[in-house]
Amino acid sequence: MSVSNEESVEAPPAKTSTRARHTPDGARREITSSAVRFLWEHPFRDLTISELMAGTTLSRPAFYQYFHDLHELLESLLREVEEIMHQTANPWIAGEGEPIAALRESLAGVVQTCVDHGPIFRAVAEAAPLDARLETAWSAFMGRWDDAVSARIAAQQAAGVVRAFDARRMANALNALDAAVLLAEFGAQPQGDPEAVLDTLHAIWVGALYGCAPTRVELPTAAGNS
Amino acid sequence: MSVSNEESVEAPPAKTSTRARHTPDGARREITSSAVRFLWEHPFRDLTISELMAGTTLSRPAFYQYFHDLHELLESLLREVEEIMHQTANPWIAGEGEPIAALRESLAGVVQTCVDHGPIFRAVAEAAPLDARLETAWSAFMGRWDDAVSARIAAQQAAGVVRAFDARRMANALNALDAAVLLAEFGAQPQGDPEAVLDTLHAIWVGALYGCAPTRVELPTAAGNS
DNA sequence: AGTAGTATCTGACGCCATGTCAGTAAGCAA
DNA sequence: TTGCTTACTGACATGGCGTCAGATACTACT
Repeated sequence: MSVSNEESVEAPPAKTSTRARHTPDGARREITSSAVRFLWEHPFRDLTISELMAGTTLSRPAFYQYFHDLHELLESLLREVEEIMHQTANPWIAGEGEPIAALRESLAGVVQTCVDHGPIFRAVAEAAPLDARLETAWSAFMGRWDDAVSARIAAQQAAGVVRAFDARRMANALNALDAAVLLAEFGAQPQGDPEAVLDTLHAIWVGALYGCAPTRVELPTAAGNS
Repeated sequence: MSVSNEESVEAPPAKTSTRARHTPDGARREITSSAVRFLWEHPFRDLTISELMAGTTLSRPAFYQYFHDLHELLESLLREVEEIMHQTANPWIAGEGEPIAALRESLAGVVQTCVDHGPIFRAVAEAAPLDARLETAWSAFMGRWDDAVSARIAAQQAAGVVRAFDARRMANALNALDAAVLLAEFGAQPQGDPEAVLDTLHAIWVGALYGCAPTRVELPTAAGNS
């Protein structure tokens, strides 16, 4: 194992050294990508720090130099994917174009983010009840969606497009719906059918907000295409 | 401690005995009620077998005589409350009376069950990802709701009352919605406002299924009251 | 009453994952 | 080369879990 017999390659000197040394950023990245790789294949409950670090060039204790525990690692992963998801969900949130079509676009973006990073969200959601700090982070994450969605709802209520009800509660419920369905469908392999899921979610949102089948709604100011 | 000095009371002989003895059923009940008591006050993550058994007259190892582990205990609690919830949800599921009113009644029953036993459901939902067996039980529990609801949806689609869409997917999504919202609102103290939650859920179900505000729908065969 | 038999119960053990720490080794600067 | 900083690791202590052999309560039979 600890061989150092002549390497024919011209690789950097004696690579089989007992110790590797990393830059802090490099090490962090190596650890997080080991985690992500693992979570695509196994549920969070099977992730131990030993397992995790076995997927890196570092030893187990090195983990604690970069993260306080597994939950903090998940928190950091969540921050990364939240960024992405918020961008893809922009159209309806920003109030661009015809509402029902824009809503579909936004939901499609959220669905796609889950197709790409579902296991991360799933791990966070599953681990959140186990750790007060991560639980707070997850609540805050969902809360920001509630903020964005309820603001949009309130605006469209003011415009008379959306029925009257408690906008905040409705936003909270619809977001919880999305989270539950998306985690179930895309949180682990094999993933579900994105189109079918999108259809279902869209139908519910439209029914709840606009009170009609998912076709089209007349906006006071907007001019729809087709 | 192991005194046997004369007791002045006429209580059953030498009650300070080191050991108590129970009937299997009595012991099980003592354990489960200790668990329920605990879960009303603390999250599942803080429940250890030591803590649990400290709330009984038994010692820690005795736990294993009645349950394989905490997850199996939760599974047994789930079975008990499922019974109750199914009964209270009967009206709409059974297709009695005017659909939208019946739906509200059923949802109200489900809400009430969560008001009464929320922490149990919450604990099960939180613990399910940690144990394959409990996860199966939880999925099966939700699956039975999906069965019942999608059957009802399909029946009303056939009657032309409900729009056309994938009934199974819709049932699954709506049930997931209920679970997420109800666990968040009633899974821990302080609990939320049952009426407000009911309004929100009802509005979403009605919007999704009947495509209208939560008032009333005309049934081909039914004669509504009032 | 005494005694054998059975079922319940518990102290004490081994196991495993976590988190910590003192000590070691890699890279850098003078 | 020397010495310093920083990354890293082997080894340890802790705590919950699950098990088991032995101890104890209760029952039934003589």
